[in-house]
Amino acid sequence: MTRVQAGLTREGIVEAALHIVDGQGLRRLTMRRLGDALGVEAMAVYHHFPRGKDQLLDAMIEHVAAPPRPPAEGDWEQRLRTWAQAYRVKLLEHAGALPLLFTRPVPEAVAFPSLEGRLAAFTEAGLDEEAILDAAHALAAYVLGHVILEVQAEAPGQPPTPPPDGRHPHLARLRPRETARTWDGRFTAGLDAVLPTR
Amino acid sequence: MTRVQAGLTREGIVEAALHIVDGQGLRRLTMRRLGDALGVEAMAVYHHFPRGKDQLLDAMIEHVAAPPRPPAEGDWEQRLRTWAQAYRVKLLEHAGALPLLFTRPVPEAVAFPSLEGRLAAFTEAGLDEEAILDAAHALAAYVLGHVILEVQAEAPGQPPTPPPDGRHPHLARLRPRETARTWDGRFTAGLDAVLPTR
DNA sequence: TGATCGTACTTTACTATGTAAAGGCGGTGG
DNA sequence: CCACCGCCTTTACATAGTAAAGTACGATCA
Repeated sequence: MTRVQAGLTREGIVEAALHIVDGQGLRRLTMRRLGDALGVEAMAVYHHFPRGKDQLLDAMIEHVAAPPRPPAEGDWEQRLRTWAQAYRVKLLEHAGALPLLFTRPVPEAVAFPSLEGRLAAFTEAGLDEEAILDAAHALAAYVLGHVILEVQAEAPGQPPTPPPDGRHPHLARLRPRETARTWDGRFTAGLDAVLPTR
Repeated sequence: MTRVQAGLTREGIVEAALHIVDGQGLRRLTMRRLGDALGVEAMAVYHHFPRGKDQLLDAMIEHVAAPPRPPAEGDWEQRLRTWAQAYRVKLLEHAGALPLLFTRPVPEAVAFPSLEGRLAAFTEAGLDEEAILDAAHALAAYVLGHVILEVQAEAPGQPPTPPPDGRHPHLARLRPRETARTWDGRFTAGLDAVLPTR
């Protein structure tokens, strides 16, 4: 039996793991399944992630939720809008892995380059120091929260709800418009509110 | 052996489960541990949640993430601020259960009374129909996203990061102010941005 | 060339977990 | 007194993470 070096790498393992999560959900990401996907025994992964599955999940969230850097071109508002849209898209690419966001923080070192760019943009907007920090926080929170709502809505398993009746007049009035609204439209409209007015 | 009726109820089971999650984390919520906490065998839970752990988790998120109803008193802005603060506090009470937010939506029927109240407030603010929906979405997203950030920051295990250096001048300048900012202060400041200007 | 050794994997084995299936026990209505 | 039902227990099994020890391959050095 010629034993071939499988040539595992941390990156390759993380990508295979994300592929499983995307296709079958976090629940079904197991060391054995991951090994199978890589053509290797489960325990082989421990050579690259000695702390086991926990460390693997750390690496996954770092890959999935690392905020991108804002573009260098454009005025501050355009750069922030582009950043927000890019981060939203990136997060949605691996929606199945996002529960990890509540479990483990993205390492600061990974977030810093992105944050620096956002702070620069808000500085250009002419805000004072406190306002810069608050605006950056509001924007990041909005993007993350939007993604929660979009993921929830896109997921299956929402039991059909009886249409809002007389006890919920506002809801009843607005419901058709609400179901017609795209997630993209909602996201952009929310950005208008969250970004400082010029 | 006198076998005593344990008198389990769905509510009691959910509360015991949340108690375990609060104290030991989602990972350590197991059917056996839950049984022990209730003075019962693991399988007893299945009588009340026939679909098993999955159904239990559904019930937990419904309990933890059901948005409160805005107060009836006060002007629209005050009601929305109070609502946002209350929801934030409620979510943080069971931060350990929040990863479930990405897995399962809060049933619409549970969210409707709260949403109705928020829509009423935004209507009072004088927005047109589309703007009402967008503002409600932005507010909800902001609260949820803020909670992600607050939970992440409050959790242990953030590896100590070298202070930002010359490559991150804005970060370096703003860092002291950032670490001094309270989460409450940040949250409130973000609300100012997200709520429509009168 | 052959001995030595570290790296990258495999084997084996153990404990924990979710849950199907079937069993038992006490109370209730006939 | 008996049959039934609601609530819980017992038993059993497939699957999970992972510790510990084993094995093969290539590089390094004598």
